[in-house]
Amino acid sequence: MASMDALSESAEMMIKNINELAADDKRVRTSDLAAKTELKPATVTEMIQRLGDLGLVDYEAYHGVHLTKQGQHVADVIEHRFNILERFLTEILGVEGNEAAEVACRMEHVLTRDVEHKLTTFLGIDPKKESELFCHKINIGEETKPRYLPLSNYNEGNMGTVKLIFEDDQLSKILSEQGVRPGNKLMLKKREDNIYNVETEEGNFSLDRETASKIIIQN
Amino acid sequence: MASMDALSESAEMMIKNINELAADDKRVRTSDLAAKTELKPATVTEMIQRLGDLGLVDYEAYHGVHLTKQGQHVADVIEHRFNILERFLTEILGVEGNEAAEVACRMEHVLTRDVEHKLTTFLGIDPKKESELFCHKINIGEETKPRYLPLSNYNEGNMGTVKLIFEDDQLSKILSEQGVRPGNKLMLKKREDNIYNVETEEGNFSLDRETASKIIIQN
DNA sequence: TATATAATTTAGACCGCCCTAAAAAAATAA
DNA sequence: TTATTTTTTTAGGGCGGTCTAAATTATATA
Repeated sequence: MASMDALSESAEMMIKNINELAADDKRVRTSDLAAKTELKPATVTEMIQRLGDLGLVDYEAYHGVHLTKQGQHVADVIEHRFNILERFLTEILGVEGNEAAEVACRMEHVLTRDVEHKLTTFLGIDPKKESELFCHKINIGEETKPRYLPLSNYNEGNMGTVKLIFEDDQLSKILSEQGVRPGNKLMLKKREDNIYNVETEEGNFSLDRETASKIIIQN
Repeated sequence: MASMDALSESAEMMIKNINELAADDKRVRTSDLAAKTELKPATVTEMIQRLGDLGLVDYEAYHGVHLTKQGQHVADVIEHRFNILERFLTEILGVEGNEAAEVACRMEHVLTRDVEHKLTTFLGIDPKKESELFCHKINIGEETKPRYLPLSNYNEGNMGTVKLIFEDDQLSKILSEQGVRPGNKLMLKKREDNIYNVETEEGNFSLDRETASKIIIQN
């Protein structure tokens, strides 16, 4: 608990991987870590020795490694940060899964507790609830997930229900005729630069972003 | 343009700092860089020699350094990433200025172009417009800034105008009596865990987050 | 201009992270 | 159980990034 920070990205990644390989509390083998991290076994050995010196893992030569309480805590924090970052990237920004995972994996090491917390709240997850959990396995997936966003933030393929169109008498009327009115479903088919191609029950049409930003949708 | 990535955080920071110190195209002195980066002059010298080898700066021993076109490009990208990250952290998540800057400064090195682009769009900035700019000085501040967020995403001190309350017959009525109705101004006075303390013309009251997430406010 | 001062670079060292090759230990097979 | 194979570790090396101390070059002052 002394440092808590100051860990390098490499060190944190090693801890993360140890955690992920640690099935039912068994010690994790060097070779498995080497395979997972794509490092050479010798490198892994060095690394886990260093982590051992830091009190983050319990290392016994030739008999693998196992996270200490401290190390487990680091792993939990990183895992959680990864999860919320990945969710933010995919659900809010619409980044493609693979890339989202990669970027989240880089960003997870530079989040502060405060930012992590605020991002969690932003995602509609109650930070309180989490800490009650074992924290180890985070509630990814369902959970409270209120997603009210302007259409302009939607990504191709997203679908949702119109909740509101900010007042603009003429515009509202036109949109309404196209099937965009509160309560109706809508899908963003294509989004290119400034053009939002939308499908509703009434058919297809296009909007600019200015307009799209005035339509609030709920997933 | 060869690598473009693969630059270490340290190297990118050095480029960023060179750029920031480069007033009217003058060469930047080692000592100034040392002061700004809080590194020793010897370290700076080594670094800029490395950057010189990479073709990112034009280095002349004893006579300072100056970004090449390639280096300038790197600097511009990083600066832009920093700006949008900082804006996201402060405007959307409500992270305090200092911390936001620090975190943005760490994150700027791990963003991909795609994520950068998507985040830019999310902030309501037209990515097309930017590239038209000299790119060097990014349009931070005004610009299109549509901020429709649920009250639950607001931070203490934020003020805005209620735009919508998602249907919930009983709730709507209650809120309306408290002054929370479309068109009315409202300020989030305090936000603690799940409790949102709101001030309207009608007075003060508290909400839980679930409810707050149903109230969409426009800044 | 000569000299003192300030800025810069070079030299040499350390650590983290990564590697290969060789040695040692453990696991498996005979 | 002994020998062979596999796993792991140790030894030693390289690079990036950082430092301090010493040498060098530029600048300012007398």
